[in-house]
Amino acid sequence: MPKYEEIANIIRQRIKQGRYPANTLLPNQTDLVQEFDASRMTIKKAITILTMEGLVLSRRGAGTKVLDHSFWNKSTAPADQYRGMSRDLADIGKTLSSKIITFEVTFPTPEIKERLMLADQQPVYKIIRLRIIDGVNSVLEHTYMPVSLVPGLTDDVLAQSIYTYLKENLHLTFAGAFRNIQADKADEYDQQYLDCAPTDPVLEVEQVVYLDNGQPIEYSRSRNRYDRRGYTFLDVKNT
Amino acid sequence: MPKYEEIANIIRQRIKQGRYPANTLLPNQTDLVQEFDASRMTIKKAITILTMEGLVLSRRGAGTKVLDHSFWNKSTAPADQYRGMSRDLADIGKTLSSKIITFEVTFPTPEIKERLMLADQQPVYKIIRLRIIDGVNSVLEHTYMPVSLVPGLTDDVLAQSIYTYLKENLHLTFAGAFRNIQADKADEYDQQYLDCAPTDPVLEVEQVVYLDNGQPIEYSRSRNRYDRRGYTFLDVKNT
DNA sequence: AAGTGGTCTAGACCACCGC
DNA sequence: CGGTGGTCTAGACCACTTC
Repeated sequence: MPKYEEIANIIRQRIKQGRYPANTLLPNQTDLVQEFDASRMTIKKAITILTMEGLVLSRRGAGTKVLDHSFWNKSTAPADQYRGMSRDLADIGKTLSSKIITFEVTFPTPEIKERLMLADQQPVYKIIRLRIIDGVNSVLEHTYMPVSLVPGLTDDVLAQSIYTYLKENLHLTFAGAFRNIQADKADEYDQQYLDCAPTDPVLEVEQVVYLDNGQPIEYSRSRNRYDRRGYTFLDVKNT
Repeated sequence: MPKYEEIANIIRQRIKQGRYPANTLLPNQTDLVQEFDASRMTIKKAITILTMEGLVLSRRGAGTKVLDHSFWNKSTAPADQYRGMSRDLADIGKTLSSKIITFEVTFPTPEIKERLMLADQQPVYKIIRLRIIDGVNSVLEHTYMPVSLVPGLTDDVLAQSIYTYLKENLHLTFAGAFRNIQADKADEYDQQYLDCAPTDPVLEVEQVVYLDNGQPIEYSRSRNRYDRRGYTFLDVKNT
């Protein structure tokens, strides 16, 4: 782990423990340079990480202020494809279980082939999972993954966390994801599995997840019961 | 403008012009160091910007690849509170007009007071605007802003772009925004102004926008007709 | 083994905020 | 005005991919 990440972790911990209280200033960067025996560029990089997380805010000439983020900390956990839904939910004390509706190998439609950047004739997994949060049917996930990239996928893996398997067993790392969020009417599938009325809205999160070599590994549509899941995130400017 | 931003702009332009075609490698960093007469740290910072925009992908040992992002370029423009909706839409050739439904000064509810981090007795603007995209009623915006931070707000400003006014007339700069997205049923207000049926879903984007000193300047709920607007963005890992 | 990007340094200059 | 963070450099070492 790079030095700037370690430093960021230490400072983050101090903020959460209250050693650096909200609405006070962090020690200035030259002091941090001394404490951590690092160059100022490295300290700056650590602070940039915390800035991106919404924990602090730096202003030229005025220091780096610890922000009070308690108000949005209470609400929904931010969705994060790199950790998997189960860990996100565990953070806020909720439990997740899964029910496999469909698990098969098929050939992709032209649309899915394009999104996964596949050559002809490459098979994909088609997976439909019902995600049950605290005992309530909440999300219906339609997922497509190239078979060639994900060997050895089994029911057991699907019942737990796919992403844990990708990371820990296949040692894959991710570059990022492209997402589109929209509202939709509940279709018959949603009504059947999410226990919702024909007039209930659904929040659909469509995403393509990329490996660190640029190859898409997943195309999915997650249909969320409107009263069970929202999508929460921070959009920080610049660096 | 910092040097690394200028370099990023030049490289971005070359990518868009096809001088660095998709799926080829960028010149390596030491070559770029020579061309732009900069240090490697500066070149790296420029490339990081492009990485965050999803234009390129760097891998240790393998170079920096130009990505083919044409497939999501065609879809909805990513929402960006810093430019304002009018410019986002102009990018993809759509027109925006606004109709003011409500414009008044009032005292905030406890919830809004908390989100805007206001002391007691501070008045806020309450603004409701209907946003009309290509002639179709598409978004109903409920916006609250502290009066003290936004002097001189008028009907004329509201009819155009609030954010242009904040930036160019009041010279305010922004730190970022916190957002929550969810689906909801159309309420009577939505039905009246968005011309939608009682059974139509609505996509609600709730946001708090912060100034660069950490003070919230806007709390808003944007209710989007489900068939008119989605929310699209890139989530890139790390630096 | 050669070439690539990732990290890190020690020091410098500057823009900005607040007293 | 002093103190702060933002930028930039020249060079170094290392981890990784590719051949």
